[in-house]
Amino acid sequence: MTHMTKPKYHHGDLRKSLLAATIEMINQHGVEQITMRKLSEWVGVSRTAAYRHFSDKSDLLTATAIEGFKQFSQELNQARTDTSIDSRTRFKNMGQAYIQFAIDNAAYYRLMFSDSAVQKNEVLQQASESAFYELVAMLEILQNSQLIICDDLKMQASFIWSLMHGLSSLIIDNKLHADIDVTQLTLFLDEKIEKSLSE
Amino acid sequence: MTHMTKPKYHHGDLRKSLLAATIEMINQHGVEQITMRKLSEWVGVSRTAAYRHFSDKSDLLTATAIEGFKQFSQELNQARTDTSIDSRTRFKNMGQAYIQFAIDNAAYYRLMFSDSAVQKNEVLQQASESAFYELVAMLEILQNSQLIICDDLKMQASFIWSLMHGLSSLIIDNKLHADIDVTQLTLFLDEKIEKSLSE
DNA sequence: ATTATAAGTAGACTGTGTCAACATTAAGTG
DNA sequence: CACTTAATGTTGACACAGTCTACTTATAAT
Repeated sequence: MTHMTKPKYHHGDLRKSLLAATIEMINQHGVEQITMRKLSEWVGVSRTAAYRHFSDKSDLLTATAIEGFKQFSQELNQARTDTSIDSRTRFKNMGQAYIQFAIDNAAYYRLMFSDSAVQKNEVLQQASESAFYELVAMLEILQNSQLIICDDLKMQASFIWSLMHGLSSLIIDNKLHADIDVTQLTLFLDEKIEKSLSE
Repeated sequence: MTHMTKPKYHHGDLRKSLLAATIEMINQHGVEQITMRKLSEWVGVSRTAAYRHFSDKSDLLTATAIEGFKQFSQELNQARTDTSIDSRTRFKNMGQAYIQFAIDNAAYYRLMFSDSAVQKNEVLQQASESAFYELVAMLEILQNSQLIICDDLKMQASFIWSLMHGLSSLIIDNKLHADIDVTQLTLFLDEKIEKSLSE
């Protein structure tokens, strides 16, 4: 007789599975296609099982957004801390990583930066700020190596953050002018940032 | 006997009323609170009446977004074409008008720039681009007065557009670092733009 | 005046979030 | 280890939403 893992009453780690399924489904079909029932079915559990782990749908989405910021921070961190590369290049790579993450995870990225789909949440706030701090940390490195000079790092970081978030959002939401070549624009913005840092 | 306008079977201009109600409700409670049924009730009409004017909910939201870009363009245009003011100041005022619109109409602004709540639509694309062209036109004015020099206006405009959209989005979605003072940041960005134009 | 068409209504169906009551299992305690 | 308890999962039920169909009423066109 073949060995069949009989369906267990308890799932094992339903919370984690639900988060994974949400990310999968969100990137595949967008956040508005997500339903608690489809999610449960996907994971192989009854329609209300999720409510043992999340108080409601928006709680689940909030947790997903937090998870998103963790992954996002990690990508940025990876680009920032690859010491085999000089720091100026790492900085550029961070920009590249930012855009790439947004493009590869458009719906996910939207959820992370949305305010309406998600609950006010201290942890989310922190997760978002820790992504931001990756940028601040990078600027600190550049400043310590005297590659840039600026008196207010957070301000400078907010400038770059705004620019990156704006660009990414316009790209994934298809709001750039049709004539604009994205690659070219990215290079153009790189220059702008470069210049804004060198004085 | 008091003059009472008896409820007419035909509404008059239901399409326009529905759009107005949508804008009202969206700004009051956010786009996810919008339902066809509440909207109909608000306007005083039966629950399926809207379907004589919009093929479905997403069609209504698309039309609302288009209306939003019209209003938005108009605000920008107004700032741009007030000839009692020198052009450099008008340029700054446009920036101010941009942010202000986003803040005053947060949910509306989100809908306009969202891609998922809305249908692929040529008219929407045009409406969005005509807002963008307000900025391009402003840059043209500055260039013609030799107040700025740049070889690719659309590129330059896309830079500013990204920055403004990023900033606005971060503000209304509450994703700026807590320490950051918005007014101060706005001024900081103004300087950055200024500098990026003067060479 | 008659007819065709646009605009609005009511009923019904499917899908959805989520509560309450119940079932099963794992964890903790003597 | 037996027993209790808390954690986890299930089913049924309800209210609300989008929207199709068939029907009604008013307006426009001939």
